[in-house]
Amino acid sequence: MAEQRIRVVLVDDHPVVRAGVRALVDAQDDLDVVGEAADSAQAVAVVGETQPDVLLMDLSLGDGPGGAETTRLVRELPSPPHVLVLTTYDTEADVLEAVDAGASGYLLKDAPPEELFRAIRGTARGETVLAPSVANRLLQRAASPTPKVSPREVEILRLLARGLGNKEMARELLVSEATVKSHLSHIYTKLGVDTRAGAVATAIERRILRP
Amino acid sequence: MAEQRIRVVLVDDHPVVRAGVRALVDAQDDLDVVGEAADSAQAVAVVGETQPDVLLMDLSLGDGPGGAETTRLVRELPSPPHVLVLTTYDTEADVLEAVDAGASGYLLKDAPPEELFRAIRGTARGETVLAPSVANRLLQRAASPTPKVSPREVEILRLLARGLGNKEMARELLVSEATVKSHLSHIYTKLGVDTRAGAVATAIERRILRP
DNA sequence: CACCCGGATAGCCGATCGGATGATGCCGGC
DNA sequence: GCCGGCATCATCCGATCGGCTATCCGGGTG
Repeated sequence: MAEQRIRVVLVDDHPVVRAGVRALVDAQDDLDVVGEAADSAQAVAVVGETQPDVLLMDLSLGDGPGGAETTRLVRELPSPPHVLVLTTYDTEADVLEAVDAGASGYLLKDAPPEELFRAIRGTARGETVLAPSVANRLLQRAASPTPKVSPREVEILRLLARGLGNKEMARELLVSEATVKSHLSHIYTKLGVDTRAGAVATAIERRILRP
Repeated sequence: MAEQRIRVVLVDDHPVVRAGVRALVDAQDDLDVVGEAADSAQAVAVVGETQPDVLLMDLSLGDGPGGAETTRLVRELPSPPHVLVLTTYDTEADVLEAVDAGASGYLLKDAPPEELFRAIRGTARGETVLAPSVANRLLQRAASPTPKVSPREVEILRLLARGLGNKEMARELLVSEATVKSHLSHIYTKLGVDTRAGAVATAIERRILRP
């Protein structure tokens, strides 16, 4: 044969998904699933043991560290595998976090198997592989840069979603009401809204807040 | 052998998940995957052709009708299969909608394979199978009944999430501002909040609004 | 050393919200 | 036929919000 077979490790907390990817990938002549992991710690261990070429990573891994954090950990290992994110959502925040953590590719789980195979092969060669919808999102946001909300502003948003008034937030955060209002003004500007309700909706949509 | 093998059809828009469930289920002696469908229309067609005992149903099927609606359609067929919902989320609204549509069971995708097999066998026998977390939720909500928001109130919530003021909503809905305020008051009462921001957050959490 | 940014603070003021109260019409179930 | 829920509208009023302007401080960055 022409090449070495590509060694793949799966990281996903859903047994069903692991079985599915394994069944599909193992049926390919040039691809080998050499390990599976259900959480972050297992992932690091399995990668160390099996030295795969590509790591297929789900972003939501249940309770512990998420896929992005796990990607970061794995990429810090000696001779790390390329990480191909395979997940359900293409939220801008998720994509950016994953890429920032060192992922080489981002695919969605509703991708047809053929696309998955192509992506694995590409990732193994060190290419960057993005799902079309993901690529679109990145371009969109590149044009209009994402306003980063500060940690303090996120705290405000959390209280906001709980329906607190400015006075109550001020008490909760041990600051003055004026400060809360100031933060809110900044949040409105950054999120492109001008009401509290709009801010909450946008924050949840942008995954700044979790429902 | 003792019994007829149980005929299973999979409905899921993710090829990966279908492959996974198929791999797992087909490996069981007494279970047979006799068909797959990626959307609602396919599901109805495949069920008609294959006459399965159990339908494994994902709730989110991409663009068209969702899993709940599909369940309803399938259950209206002659000699319909029992429907076992296999999905990622255990939101109260999702569970209730599915059960209301005629589902006999509700399992989460992170369930271990053994539990999935048991659930399929139970569902085939006509039993009701609920994931533990789902059962918990149902009990919780049974104690404190869910207030139903009316269609009109949902419209208000949608506009609210877009950050509109009462005056703007009134214009949008072709009613008076007083009416909007009235609706809002009812919404607050039903959702147990007293601010617009809180209403939006609660509505999204309760899946009344989609992010 | 300037400069900017995040965070905190203050006061002002018009617009808006939220609660209370009350009324009308329509529809569907008992 | 009555009652309840939904949808509509109205008025009043105090509380709150959102925009504006301006100041202060500490930590980076050039």
